[in-house]
Amino acid sequence: MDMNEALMALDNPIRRRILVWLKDRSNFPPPLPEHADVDGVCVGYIQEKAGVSQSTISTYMSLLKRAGLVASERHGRFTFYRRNEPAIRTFLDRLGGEIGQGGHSSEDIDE
Amino acid sequence: MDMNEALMALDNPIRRRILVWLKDRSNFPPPLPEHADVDGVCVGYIQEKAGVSQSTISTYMSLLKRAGLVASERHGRFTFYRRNEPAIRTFLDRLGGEIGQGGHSSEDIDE
DNA sequence: TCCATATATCGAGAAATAGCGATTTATAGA
DNA sequence: TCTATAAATCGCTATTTCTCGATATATGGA
Repeated sequence: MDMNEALMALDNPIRRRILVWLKDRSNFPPPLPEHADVDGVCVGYIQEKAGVSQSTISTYMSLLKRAGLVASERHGRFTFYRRNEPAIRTFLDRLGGEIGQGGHSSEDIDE
Repeated sequence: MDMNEALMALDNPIRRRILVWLKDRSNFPPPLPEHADVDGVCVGYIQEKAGVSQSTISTYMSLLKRAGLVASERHGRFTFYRRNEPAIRTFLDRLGGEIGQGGHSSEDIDE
C-alpha cells in the first residue's frame, strides 16, 4: 500500500467514482449469465459508465490496481475488477492516522 | 473544501509530513519571544525542516492553504501557518464517506 | 527615508500525468 | 486454424506539476 500512489490514483473524480460504483453491482448492466457468480465488474461496463476511451479506462483500472485499491480476476476474455476492501480500509486508516488529529510521527511517511 | 485539490496537495510526502509536523510545535525551533503566543509556525522554520528552497516551501504552503488544510496568519514580517483541524476532519470524513465501505452515492463527487 | 529580512510571485526547464487512437495480446468459438 | 472480441500496451501531444533561482512585495527598524 503505497500512500503516494493511492493518493495519486484518487486525485481524479472519475477514478474516485469508479471506486464508489464498484460498491454496488446494480450500477452496472446485468452480467452475462455465465458470470453471474463472479465478484466484480468487467472493464467494458466500467468504461461505458465512465464515458472515457477504452485505453483510458484500462489505464485508470491499472492505476487503481497498482495502488492496491482494487483487485482483478480474469475470466475468459473478460477482466473483472472489484474493490479491495481491506486495502481501502488500510489506506483510510493510515491516512487518518497520519494527517488526522492526534499523535503520529511524520517518520511513518515513506518517501 | 475541494477534494481534488486536497488530494493533490497530499500526494507528496513532504507536504504530508508538514501537516504532521504542524501537529506539534516541538518539531520546530522555539519561536521568537515576541511570537510565543502565536498559534502556528513561520515559513522559515518549516522550510528548514523540509529541506527545500524558499520558493518551493512557499508554493507548498500555498497549495496546502488553497486546499484548505492549513490557515495562515501574518505577524509583522512573518507568516505563521497552522493546521485547519475542522477542514482536515471534514476532508477525512468526506473521503471515508465516499470511498469507504458502505452506501454512498457517486453523485456527491464533484468534477 | 533607507536598509535588511521574510515571504510571495514570476519565469523556466524537467518530469510526470492525462487522454486519445492505433496496435498488440489473449481467449473463445466457428 | 481463422475470426471476433475484451483488454492491455504503445506512441503521441497537451497539460500539469515540480523545483529552482531571480525578482517583487511587505514590513520593521535604523
